[in-house]
Formats: sequence, C-alpha cells, structure tokens
Amino acid sequence: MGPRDRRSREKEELKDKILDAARELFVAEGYERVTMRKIAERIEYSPTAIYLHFPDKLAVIRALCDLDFMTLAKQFQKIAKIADPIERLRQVGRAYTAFALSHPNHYQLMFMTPLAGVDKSAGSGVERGNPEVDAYAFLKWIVTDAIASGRLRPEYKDVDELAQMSWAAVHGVVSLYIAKCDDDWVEWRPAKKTAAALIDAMLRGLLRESKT
Amino acid sequence: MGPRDRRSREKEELKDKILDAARELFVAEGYERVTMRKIAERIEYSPTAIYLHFPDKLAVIRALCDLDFMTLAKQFQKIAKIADPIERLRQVGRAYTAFALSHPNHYQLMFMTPLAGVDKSAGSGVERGNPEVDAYAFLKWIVTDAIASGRLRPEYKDVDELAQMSWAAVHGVVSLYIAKCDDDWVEWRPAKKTAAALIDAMLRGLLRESKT
DNA sequence: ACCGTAACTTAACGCCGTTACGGAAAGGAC
DNA sequence: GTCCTTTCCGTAACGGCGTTAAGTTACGGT
Repeated sequence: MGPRDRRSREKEELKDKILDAARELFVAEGYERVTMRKIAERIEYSPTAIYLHFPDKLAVIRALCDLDFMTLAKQFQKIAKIADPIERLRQVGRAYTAFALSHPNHYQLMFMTPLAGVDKSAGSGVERGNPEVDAYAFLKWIVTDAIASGRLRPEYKDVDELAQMSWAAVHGVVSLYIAKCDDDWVEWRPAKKTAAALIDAMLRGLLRESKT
Repeated sequence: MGPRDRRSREKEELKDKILDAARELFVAEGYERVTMRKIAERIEYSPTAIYLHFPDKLAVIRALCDLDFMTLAKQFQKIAKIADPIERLRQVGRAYTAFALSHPNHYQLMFMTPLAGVDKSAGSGVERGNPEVDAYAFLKWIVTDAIASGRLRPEYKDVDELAQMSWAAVHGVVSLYIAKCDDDWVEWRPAKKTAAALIDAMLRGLLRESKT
C-alpha cells in the first residue's frame, strides 16, 4: 500500500527487465559477449543504470543462472521420490545432462569457469547443505542412501568421493561436448547417449557382482 | 648461410622470447589476464611487435599450448608399449590426469573453453589421425585394441563412443577440479584419487564378468 | 651509392567494465 | 504549498583491452 511499495515494485520490475535482456544475450552469445552497454540498449536505459540494481556484470549473470538453475532443482524433487537409490542416481544423471545440454552457456559459466573471487552466493536462495536446493547436497544424500543399501562394493564408502565421481562422470561428457562439439577433429557421438553409457558402466563397476 | 640466416634465426629467437614471456604470465594468471602489453613489457618490445610474429593473441597462447602438450605426447609413446590394452587405458588416464593438474591453465584453454573460430591448427605439428601426436587418435587406437581383445562386454563396440566415455571420465574429474577446487562449497577429494577410482569403476563396468 | 624490404615504434580506434558527479523527480514534514 | 531529503538515472570520463594504420629505421642486395 502507498507509493513506497509501488517504487520498490517498479525497482523489482526493472531488475527483471535487466535479467531478461541479459538472458537473451547470454543464451545466444555467452558470458564474454554480453555487454553492459548491450543490455542497457535493449531495455532503453543507460549502462550505468544497471549498477543501481546489481553490483557488477558478474552479479547480473549469476543472478540469472541462479534463477534458471532452480528449474533443475524442481526436477530433482520429483527424482527424490524414487525408492531405489541406484535408479535415483541414474535419473539424476539424466536430468543433469539434459539441463546442461539445453543451457550450455549457463552450464559453462557455472561449472566450467574458475570464478576466482566468488565466495558469497548470498540472496540467491540456495542454502548450503539443504538437499532441496543444493544439488551437491542432494547428490550426497543419494550416495549415502546407496551405500546404506549395501549394494555397493565394500571399498566404496567415502560419500564425497563417490559423489564427486558421479558428478565428474556426467560433467565430463557434457562439458567436453559443450566445449568441443564444434570441433570436427572428433566424430562426436550424441552426448546424451554417451552420458547414459558412462553412467551405466560406472554404476555396474560400483555394484557388487550380481547373479544375473 | 650469411646474414640472411642470422636474421631469420633472430626472428625465431624473438618468437621464443615471446612464448616464454607469455608462458610465465599464462601459467600464473590464465588466458584472460595475459595481455599483449604485458608480454611486450617483459620482452622490452612494443606491443605491436608481437603481431609481426603471431597473427593475434590466441595464436600466441595456442602455439604455447601446442608446444607444452607435446610433453604429454612424449609420455604416451612410453605407454604405447604396454601390452594389455586395459592397462594401457588405465595408464593413459593417469598420465592425462597428471598433465592436466600440473598445467591447469593450459588445460582450461584447450579443453574447457569453446573456441568458436578455430579450425586451423596448421603448423603446430600435430597431424590429425596420427596416434604419435594426436591424443584422440591414440585413445581410439587403445580402445580398438581393447575391443579386439574380446574382454569388453559385447554391447561396447562403438570405438568413438568408448573413446569419448573414457576421455569424459578423466576430463570430468580434472576439469571439475580445475574449475571449482577453490569452491569450499564442496569438500574436494584429491583429484588424482577420484580419477583413478572413476577409471577403475568404469573399466570394471566395461569388462565382461570375470571369475575372480 | 642507392633502393627496397623487413623489423619495429608511435599513435590511435573502437571496444570494454566501471566510477564520479550532477541533475531531476518524487515522497514526507510542516 | 513549500522545503528538503532520498532515490533514481544520465553524461562524461577513466583506464584498460586487442588490434590496425602509418611512419621510421636499419640492413642486405645490387
């Protein structure tokens, strides 16, 4: 109520406009080729206006990625209901792969680029350790379940190591594909299929010998 | 012989000086933070002098990487002598991991960054398809051997897919580590150990059930 | 002695992210 | 209604970047 609210609502609207304009550029061209001046031009403000709503360029794109990564977290909540932890691991790999391949620039910025001075993700709504929103915590939770099920070989009992192995397997396929799919040096197989095959092979290698 | 040779030798010397100066900066700071002006300052030439020896900045750093990656190719030649293709695959993974971790900036530029317009690697001495210098061809050669040995499960017979799975496994671990090891969100396990564990798990998953 | 050419420098262009600063407009206080 | 403060935004500019254009110097060939 009152003009005070309207002002802050308008401010939020501009913030969204900035993010939308930035998203268009970012998806099409990637981080480096997004420019404060280009964003400003699209929303018909001066470049410096953006700085009244975001501290710097990285913050704009990070806010963008945080938002979009929530769609992945949503999918995780469905996967959480799968009873079998091994199957859960397989499915989370599938969802992760699909997301990465459909948001390559998001993925590149978040997981393929060392961002030296980024410690605070404050305000992004992702609270560390909460499996609802923290994907790594979610992965650790699955792995813990898998270990507890007793179906893994006895030498695999380090939760972090297993989580990082699983993460690395899918990350390896998608990141290699994102970085090098335009390189005709290699006859690329479909990343989705390669990822599935690698996950399956890894999982079979993690499991105790079965009688099938 | 004569002054004509001396001139071209001096030219080659300057080229090396450029590469050495660039290497120092690149190893310490990464591609983005290497600057033509900084390179020039180190070798006590003007920035534009570099353009007389390299077409642009990327060419400088690429020449650098091509040079340094040859040390990896050297190691591959020793590994080529291992009789067992499975063990050969394991060892090439180890060497690859070690190289990536000791040259993170090289690795990032070569395999973690999409370089839109780079088709020609001409003059770098790496001839496509020759396992002696082309690491991917080397990997395919090992995988072909592994298939021929009959020890893999029958469903694994696509050489490129298998090569890409293997590459992705090690790449996943090292690239994730390079990009995110400073991120204390995750309790990182040693990349070397994680890579070894993932390779072992994958290989066990690829092999036919053994009687051991 | 002359000339052409190769090597190199100086100056500048057009970008970039970001900051300093000034002005305008809107809300609250009286 | 008037004044003031706060918020919002634009203009201009800084320092940096990769790269290019144009000018200069020095040297080998003839």
